[in-house]
Amino acid sequence: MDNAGIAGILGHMAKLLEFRGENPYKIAAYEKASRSVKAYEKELSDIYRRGRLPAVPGVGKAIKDKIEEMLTTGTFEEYEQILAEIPPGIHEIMNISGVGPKTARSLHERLGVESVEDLIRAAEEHRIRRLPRLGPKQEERLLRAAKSRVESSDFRRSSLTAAGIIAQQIIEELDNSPSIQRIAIAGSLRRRKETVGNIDLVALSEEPEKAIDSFVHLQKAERELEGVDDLGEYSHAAIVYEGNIRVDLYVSPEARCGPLMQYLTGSKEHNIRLQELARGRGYSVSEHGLICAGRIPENGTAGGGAGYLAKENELYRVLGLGWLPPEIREDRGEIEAGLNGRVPRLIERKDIRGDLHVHSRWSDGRNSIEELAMHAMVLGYEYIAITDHSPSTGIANGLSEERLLEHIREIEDVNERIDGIRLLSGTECDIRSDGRLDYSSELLESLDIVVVAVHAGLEQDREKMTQRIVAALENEHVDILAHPTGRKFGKRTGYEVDMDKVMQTAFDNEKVLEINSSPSRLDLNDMHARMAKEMGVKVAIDTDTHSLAHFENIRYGIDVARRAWLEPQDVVNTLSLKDICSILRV
DNA sequence: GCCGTTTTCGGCCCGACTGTTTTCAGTCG
Repeated sequence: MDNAGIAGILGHMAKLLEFRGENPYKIAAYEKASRSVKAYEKELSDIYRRGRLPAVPGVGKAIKDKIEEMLTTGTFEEYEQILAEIPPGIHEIMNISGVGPKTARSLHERLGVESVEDLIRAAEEHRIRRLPRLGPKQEERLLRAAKSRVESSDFRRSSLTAAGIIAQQIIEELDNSPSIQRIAIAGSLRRRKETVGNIDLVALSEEPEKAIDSFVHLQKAERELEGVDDLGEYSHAAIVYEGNIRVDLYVSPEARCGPLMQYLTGSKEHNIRLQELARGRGYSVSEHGLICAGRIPENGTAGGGAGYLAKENELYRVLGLGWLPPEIREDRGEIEAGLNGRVPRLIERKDIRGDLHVHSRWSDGRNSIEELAMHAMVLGYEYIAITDHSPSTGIANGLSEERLLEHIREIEDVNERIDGIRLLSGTECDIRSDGRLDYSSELLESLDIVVVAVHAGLEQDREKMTQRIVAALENEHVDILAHPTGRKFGKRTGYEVDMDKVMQTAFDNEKVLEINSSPSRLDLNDMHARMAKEMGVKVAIDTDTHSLAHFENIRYGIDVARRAWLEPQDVVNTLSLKDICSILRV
């Protein structure tokens, strides 16, 4: 169990204690311990394996014992007891944005609400507005939040990150199977969609039965799904894998894997357009390949029968489309672009030259500025911006004006000591509820880069929120708007905001919008990022790093950018140090 | 439950924002 896992349980414990109305200082102690473990620079499990747990601030005798218990058993007794006492639906209710432990408790005690469905009923019957401190406005808000919660849980989709990790596990295990020559990811995971409903895999094998057998007996396969639709002569099986995710495996002989990969990669909309195009040219295209009245298409490679193409790219080439990267196969104009030879040269990891949103230990990051610099240098970056929090984000140890000045001095100091990378002094400055910023203009001017973001007051109405963000973007010192919609997976859909207006303001004032690469955010999303490109607004792909490992999240931001058709010139952190300094005027 | 140059008990404790209030409780990052 890693620090994040321990911190997660401690934090949940605090919530449960609060629900039960325990001593507030005890609750605060668990919260503090949770934050402290999360921010601790070394993995506690590593240290514990070698001996004793170190002294962690805010962790005393009692919680230390519980951490040891967690490291041994994965949980602790008191937590399990309290979990068992509280109805399971309560946890979900507390996850609804705007409902904390106190509200959940009041709903439970006074109205008998034990599930999200109960909550919806209570709201519809106007019983919630009669509770203390909850009026009609809150009731309406809770109803909306609860309903969106139910809708999103109908199709329990996995995050791209989780699905990617599982797919990798399965591939590694199946690679050892002698009956399988190669195995590849298809479906929405290959298109790098932000959530996926299932994982589609294609295995290359001349012994399909054996391949399927290895698949359904994977170590973490929970059960095989019966009665799944088959796909012509391709062998196919579906399983439920650990973590309740469906995985499909299709087996193909080498000669036909191209069309199968193409078909299974989709999207469905893309395939429909592709079929239309093929029909217009006298072909038909399906999972069996490109067929022209039973004969092999021109330039095609003959496979196991009439008209089979072994390779996916040949299929696209024969149709006159060139190569279409999987990320853009959504029927959002890629067919036309292919026909006109205007397929974008999508951004790649190697194009990224720096990261403009990084937190250090000065606020809520885990590492020192120097550690961040050294690590970024190893990644081959030319620059990173150190953007710690401003005072409004007090819980994240936001920097007072005095501390920000010291912060700037330390950055200068590290810049002088270390060659090979340039640190930009910055801030992730809060946009207050009225649109004013957390620091004075003089102070903002003394920074190399100003990233602004909304962290509190997320429930403002659309007009107010839009005005708030617009005001910030009109500030001459601001450079980048971070996580522009504020969404968090599994938590909230993002605040109400007029994106058209935000983007227009960004364009008019030459401001940059962020694609936040954190797997829990991915904000801007692909549609918004595409909209930015079309409106001529530049984008920064940043990681919002809070510990060294987070730098790697850049790949998820790049996935979003590629799905949005972004090319290197659309993204500011592909610029060289010299050019980025020139647009930042530093 | 944590902590201690006031050290084994008694104080501790983020600040902004909102909706509900008429001075504040609850939520959030």
